[in-house]
Amino acid sequence: MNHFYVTTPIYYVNAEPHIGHAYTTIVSDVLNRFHKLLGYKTFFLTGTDEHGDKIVQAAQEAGMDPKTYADRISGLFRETWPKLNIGNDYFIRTTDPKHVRVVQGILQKVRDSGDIYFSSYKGLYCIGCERFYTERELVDGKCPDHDREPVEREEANYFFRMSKYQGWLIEYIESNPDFIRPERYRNEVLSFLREPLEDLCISRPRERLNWGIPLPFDDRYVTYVWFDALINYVSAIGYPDGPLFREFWPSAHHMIAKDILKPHGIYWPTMIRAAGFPLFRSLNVHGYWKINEGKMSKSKGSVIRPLDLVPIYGLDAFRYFLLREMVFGLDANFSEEALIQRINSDLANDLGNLFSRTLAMTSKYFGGNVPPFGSQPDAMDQELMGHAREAVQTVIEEIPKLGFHKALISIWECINAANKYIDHAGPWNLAKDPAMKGRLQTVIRNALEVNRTVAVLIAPFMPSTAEKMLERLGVVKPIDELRLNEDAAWGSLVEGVPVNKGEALFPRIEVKESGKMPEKPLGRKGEMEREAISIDMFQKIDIRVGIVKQAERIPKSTKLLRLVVDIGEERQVVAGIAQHYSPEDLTGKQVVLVANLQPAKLMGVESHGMVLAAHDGNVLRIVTPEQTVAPGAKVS
RNA sequence: GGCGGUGUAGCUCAGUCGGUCAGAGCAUACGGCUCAUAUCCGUAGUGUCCGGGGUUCGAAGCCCUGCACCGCCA
Repeated sequence: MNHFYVTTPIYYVNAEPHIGHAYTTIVSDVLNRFHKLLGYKTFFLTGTDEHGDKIVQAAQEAGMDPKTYADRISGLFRETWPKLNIGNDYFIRTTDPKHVRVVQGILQKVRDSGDIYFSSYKGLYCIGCERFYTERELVDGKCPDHDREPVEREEANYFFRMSKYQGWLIEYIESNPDFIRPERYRNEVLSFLREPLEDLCISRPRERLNWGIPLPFDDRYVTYVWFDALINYVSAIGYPDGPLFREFWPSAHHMIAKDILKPHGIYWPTMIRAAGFPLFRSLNVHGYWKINEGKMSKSKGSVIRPLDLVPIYGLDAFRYFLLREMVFGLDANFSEEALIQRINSDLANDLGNLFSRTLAMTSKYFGGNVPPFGSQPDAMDQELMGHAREAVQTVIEEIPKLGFHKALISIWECINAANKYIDHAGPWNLAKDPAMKGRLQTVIRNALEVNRTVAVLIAPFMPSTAEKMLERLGVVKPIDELRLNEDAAWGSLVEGVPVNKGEALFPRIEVKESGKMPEKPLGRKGEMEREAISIDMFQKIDIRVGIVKQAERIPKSTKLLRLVVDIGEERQVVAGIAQHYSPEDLTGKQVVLVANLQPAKLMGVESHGMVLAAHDGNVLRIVTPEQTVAPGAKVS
């Protein structure tokens, strides 16, 4: 049996999940589901990367210890994937004891073989970057990324003899064109390798960083985050001798975004080589999503995060958009307008309407049961089957080459052909002539068949739509058991089985004419324009009563207080009320809090909510319940 | 500073070895159908293929150069 192992990067827990994470993970999910459809035995891994300086810093700013902080953000990722219908088999964390043991095992092995050595050096170090800089790399004496002055630091550390493997790596990449793809990134790695490769510093002294995996041969040091993180791809599946490792590692495919090309294209292969096990099969690199803030999000007055659109427009529409719009490897644009455009034209008009009209006619002419083929296929029928075969073929060819958009284009060519077929065959005319009953049966049956083929083909991209379509077509197979060669084949529907039209698959999204939107004069003051909102919109705001547990001034800020509020759980909140309330006034007081506001950082302190207060000229008064209620009580 | 990429219809982009390659989808206009989510089908446009040179019988494609944007490296 063929195997397929796909990984996303393990996401660094210093930021919440965003569209970039979502894309990498969805693309991996599509590959995983596609290979299942081909009958492969698959394994799909994702997870979180939790060690390092930046996590310690982020945790401090949030007022937590690193583990608690990592638990929280890791939890956010873990909760996000089911919402995107991600079928990962495992979720690894670099704080898992099993992972820690594997990292230490590999370190020891590479140390024993002589590829890790101890050395001391002096340099300029930027805390933000967790790295040393040479003088010429600095801009005005400051770190180019963080705009702050690096500190001079002398350090003894352990180094991985990466340079030793440079020649080997160049040769491997050159003789394996599919190892790093698309080609532009392969070229990028090769061009980087034209310069001498330096050894990689793989340790950090404990006195400066304690949040990491201790070196097995020197516990004064912890492991550099990349050396730790990359190993997740094998620790998760039981390296060195677990059955999953033996079974799946030879078919490993890594999916990443272009920002982490170097660690994956250079560090990781050389680490594997030094540790003495075989390389993964391919490294697949995609581009960035550029967020275009169109009219819609601007007019609503707030920045819309793409993931917030998922519950509004539907998950499958979102998944379709991401895969249809981005050419794998290149950057792409994301906008709400473009998403709506795709939904209305591709999903509602083309696919949704095809499905709808097919089932409506099945119901109207055959009482809702799958008719038999009532006549020999003619040229028109043959042509339609040809389009379906073509789509199946293209999907099979393109998905392994990462041509997701091409696969979708070919499926949509088939959908368009099906709409044309129905128009040309004109079932509504055939139905008027009893002599044409056989032909009518064939036409409707063919229309049903093509819908089924399409449903199977879109299953990796839009699993729940595929499921819905198949169920309504009377196909009883669970989606994970579908097989392309059987279930996409023409004629596999069962005669006489009842079908069920159901609701529209993708309702059209009506957009207000942008010209009709009142132009808001920008930059004028004193506007009291207030848009009416629906009860639904109001109910999205989670307002809670809480009790202030702690309050303190934020250093160097005149307005801000840091509060810890108990709303059933403890929340750190930053409130701009220091000019009106002193910390002592507040502790023990009940306040009203918007609990589901996006977290924000104010003066370096993270705020998870907003305390409500009334302003009246120069007076500011916090809002409080008229009598004491339980912390966490909902306000509505 | 070095290396590389991109610049094609209003928008998003295809264009394999230089020879019907000036294209697709969306948007627009007109026509047809009525089973369907006012959907579908058909027809019609519009382009200094970033600017300027050059090679060639012939260039969007090759070479040189300029501009714009982007990436990697230093």
